[in-house]
Amino acid sequence: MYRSHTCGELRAADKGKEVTLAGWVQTVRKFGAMTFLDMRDRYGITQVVFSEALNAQLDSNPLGREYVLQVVGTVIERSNKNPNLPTGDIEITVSSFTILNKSAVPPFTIQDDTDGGDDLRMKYRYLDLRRNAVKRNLELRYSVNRAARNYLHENNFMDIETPFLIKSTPEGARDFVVPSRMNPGQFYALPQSPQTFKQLLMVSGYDRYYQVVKCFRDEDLRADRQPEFTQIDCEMSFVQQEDILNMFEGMIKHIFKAVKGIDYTEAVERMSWEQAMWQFGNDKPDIRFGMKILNIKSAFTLDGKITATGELLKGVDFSVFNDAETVLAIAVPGVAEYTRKQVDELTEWVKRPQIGMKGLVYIRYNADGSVKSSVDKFFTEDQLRAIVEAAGAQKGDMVFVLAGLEERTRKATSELRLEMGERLGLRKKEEFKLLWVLDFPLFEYAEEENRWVARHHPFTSPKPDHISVMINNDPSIPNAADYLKHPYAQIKANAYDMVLNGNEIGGGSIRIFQRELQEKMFDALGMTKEEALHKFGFLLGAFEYGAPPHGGIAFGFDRLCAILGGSESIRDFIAFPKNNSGRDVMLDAPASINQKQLDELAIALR
RNA sequence: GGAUCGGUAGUUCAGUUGGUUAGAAUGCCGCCCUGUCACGGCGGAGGUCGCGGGUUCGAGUCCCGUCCGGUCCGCCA
Repeated sequence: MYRSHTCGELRAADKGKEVTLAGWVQTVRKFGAMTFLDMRDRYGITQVVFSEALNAQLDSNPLGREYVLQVVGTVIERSNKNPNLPTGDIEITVSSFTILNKSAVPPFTIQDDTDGGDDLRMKYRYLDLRRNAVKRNLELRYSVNRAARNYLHENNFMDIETPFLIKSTPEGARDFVVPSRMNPGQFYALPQSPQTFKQLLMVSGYDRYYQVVKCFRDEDLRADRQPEFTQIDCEMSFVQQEDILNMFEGMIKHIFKAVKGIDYTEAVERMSWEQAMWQFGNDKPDIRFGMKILNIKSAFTLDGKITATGELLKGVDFSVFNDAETVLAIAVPGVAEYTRKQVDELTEWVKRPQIGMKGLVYIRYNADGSVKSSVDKFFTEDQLRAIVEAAGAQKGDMVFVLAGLEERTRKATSELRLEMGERLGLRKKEEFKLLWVLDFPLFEYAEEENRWVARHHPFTSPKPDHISVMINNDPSIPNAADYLKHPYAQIKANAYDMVLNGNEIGGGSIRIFQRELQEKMFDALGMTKEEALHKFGFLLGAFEYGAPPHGGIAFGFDRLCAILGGSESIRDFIAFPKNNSGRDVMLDAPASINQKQLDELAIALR
């Protein structure tokens, strides 16, 4: 027996017990003739005390940090208790000890506030994982996983595994590919999601499926994006959008309760995609705070209508606004007193290449009700006041105005809004606000290829009212400049995203389940009949044998964990993550393979 | 593919206008210490300033290139 108890469980009530503990040496504090030592394992830290009698043995067997140690001793109540430690009321007086294994001096300290940088911690991830901070994240991940599985199980969902070696069907993200030795010159692809398999499972009658499953995408990384990541992938039959929204609103609330103890009782807010773009400039708005965007002048359409009339610019002769495709404003609360320096700094901020604005117009709505702006030359005070009021500003607020090309300006305004929300402390980590974004466009126009691409994926169904628009219109785009006027641009999808604090945590759709409509979809995406059959013949075939109406959703598990854990980076919640360039710095992967392997795979390198 | 920040002791960082022997903290090693728990005290070791080239009397510092890492845009749901 290596241990009778863990290093986290002994309390004052265990006083007098003979115990055996095993764990790692956290710190050694030699204090004259006696030595205190903190022993650590997954469950906690317990102090053990070596009395003078053991000094000779300690001298011949010196203990260092991270040594693996076994001690036998008696639990006693401490004379000096440590209130910072759950086991702080007791300690173990050691009668004998065994060094189970030595340790080299670790390259960084195994503590909550480690001195190790990210790179080093990743290289020695197995040491990093010993740290409490990382351990807590993995524990949180496991509890989210458990909560999701429990909920889904209670609701009759069945976990079914789907294959990882599948066929590449380039559409959307790049595939990771795996060469096949037995089929020279041919490649499997790793799934970007189990999409088609879960749909086939619906055809097979497994009407509630789920999987906590790895997905793979060969695209560039970010703090919240890894090449392999985990989804909670779900699909249901005989459902409409409302059924899915209710079921998974339930799941996320269950997770909140189980993981964070939060009773999220109110209904999750809902917003159309157009409204999100219109008011927040973003399809995943953070609704923990206001600062809604005022469209002073815009080519953006809301439900097919241009709603910003440009009324606020009537009679204004300011070329920056007059020549701009879009003029957008936000009222930032309580910053009318910003100094010139602060405003200049913000101006530089929006001029950064990543934001790409030419400048920033400000209008101060001073506490005394007066209005002062950087464009006083071009506006009367009444004109400015009209803008300020339309933007919803109160006295003491400052209105910022951005102008330029539609897409860039909307994006920049959204970024500025988020940045100001951040600076003003309106994005609190422990406040959670969910949102359903609905009614996405079914198609997006791909400029480079002059064709439609599926905004979500090609299995998403149009809104029932829009099916006829899709079937009765030719997808070809004769005039690229006017693509917005094409009937396809107005088709809305039966698709939905769940947004948490400005992050997309899940997305899904009601699927197409009839062969004819699915074929029309492939046609709309510019696929020939032959291509469609070659890539997705199995699915089209399946739809001929009684495919039920179905739909589903997939949650980004890593990202959800990161947000619940209050972190920006999903790497902290993955045991063995990849770095920024998709490398595993611990394994030093990817790596070359030898010539024999290449030959077997019939691959020649350039 | 692009932008941007960084790379100095085992580690995290400082290093002024280009100027003598490159510092601090922590970790490590040694000695002292019977109630510590961020123990304390004294002493010590530890550096190819990422790499290559250039400017200069002189480069950690300036310039060019390159490699590595972080963040972002493009890309990606």
